[in-house]
Amino acid sequence: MTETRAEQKERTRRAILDAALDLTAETGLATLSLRSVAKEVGVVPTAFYRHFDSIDALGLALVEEAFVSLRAMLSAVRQPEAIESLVGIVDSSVRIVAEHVRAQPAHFAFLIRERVAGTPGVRAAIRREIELCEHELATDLARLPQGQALSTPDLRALSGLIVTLMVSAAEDLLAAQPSREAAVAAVIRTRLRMVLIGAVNWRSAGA
Amino acid sequence: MTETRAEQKERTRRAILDAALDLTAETGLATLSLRSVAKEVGVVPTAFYRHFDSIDALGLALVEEAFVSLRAMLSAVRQPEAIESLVGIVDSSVRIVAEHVRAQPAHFAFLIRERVAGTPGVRAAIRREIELCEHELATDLARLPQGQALSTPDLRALSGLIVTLMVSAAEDLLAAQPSREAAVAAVIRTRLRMVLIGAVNWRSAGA
DNA sequence: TGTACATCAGTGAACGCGCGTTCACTGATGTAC
DNA sequence: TGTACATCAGTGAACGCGCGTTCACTGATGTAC
Repeated sequence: MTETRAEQKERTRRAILDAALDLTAETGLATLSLRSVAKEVGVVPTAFYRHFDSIDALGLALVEEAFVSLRAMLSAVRQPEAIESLVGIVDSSVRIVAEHVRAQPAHFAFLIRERVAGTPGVRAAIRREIELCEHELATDLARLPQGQALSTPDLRALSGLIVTLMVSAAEDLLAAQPSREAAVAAVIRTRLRMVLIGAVNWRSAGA
Repeated sequence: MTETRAEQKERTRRAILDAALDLTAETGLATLSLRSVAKEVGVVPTAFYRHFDSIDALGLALVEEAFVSLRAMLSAVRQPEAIESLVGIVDSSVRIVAEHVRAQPAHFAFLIRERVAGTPGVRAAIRREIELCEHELATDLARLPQGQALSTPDLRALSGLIVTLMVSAAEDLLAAQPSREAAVAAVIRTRLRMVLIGAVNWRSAGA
């Protein structure tokens, strides 16, 4: 055993975070108890306080971890190489979302659930992050040739619509059995294409 | 006092349902406790059992009550008189949704929250009901002249998209300050119009 | 390398609290005559 | 209308349980010399 004390401590911290994410998947962050986490990890309840100040602090740590996965996905979707044609954008975006959701299902399930079920603080943090996604998407859309025809409020309406659609897409992918995943992805692509066809045929008032 | 015993009992039952809906708004059905409901109503905890078998039975009763509001809204949206032109459909639908959400905010907030945060049974019941909405919408769309051009799977994709959009619309309306409600409704109308423009310009494969 | 001391992750007992549920009860309302 | 009895919504005491948090502790790991 060459593990240092610091490494051992970090391992327990990780085990606490993983156990919490696991337990949270069943009934939500609101019903997560310190004692159930400790039991799952295999330590005595009081050991928890060596790693987190309170159960709320653990919740915030989970939020931050989930955000890392969310930002990684967003950044992958925004890679410029993906933006060639509208059809290309749709296909690559849906593929990337599906891949990230499959890679970190617990993180995305956590965000989707706690966005509506979390404490006010957690809810607000997740909504802020999703709004950030909408804003960045609006910026990207404004740069596209097709985006020029849309007024700023219409661009915001569109980016909000697309983000809503992708959140529900993540939800559908999480709920789908593995064998149905391709079919679910196809439905999502259809929806996203319909929205984009609506957007390119859109005439903003006064434009 | 001319109130019969049965009327008095019904009053308490209503008070329990109202208190539960109220308390649930803050932290969700999962953390609702029998004792907090009894305290809010002003009866002793054990009196609860004169009205419901368990706290789960109360949860199901709340789900059923919220469904009544949801079905009333859906039925209002589907009134044939509203279906004249596409723009007319959008405007009247958004207006009707806004009115119903404003009339029963607690019911719609409950459904939106418990759809993802509820126990598996509650979640499944709400998802089933929303799927029913999607199915009925798909039927309505198929009857429209513009609906003829879409294949059955594409019609389903579209109706799911519209329902998702309207659920998020209800969410936005609930979160909006009263003074911002008209602006939020305008954004929703834009989104719904974009989707419908996308749908009427859609060419189903093989169609 | 060996020793003496410091650090600190994890332990275990204890606390007060709110929980759901049980049970025997009370007393106002309702009913049969 | 008056009386005797039945019903049953709500009471109050009690239970065992899991909760978050406190505190003094143990003993392995780490460090200074």
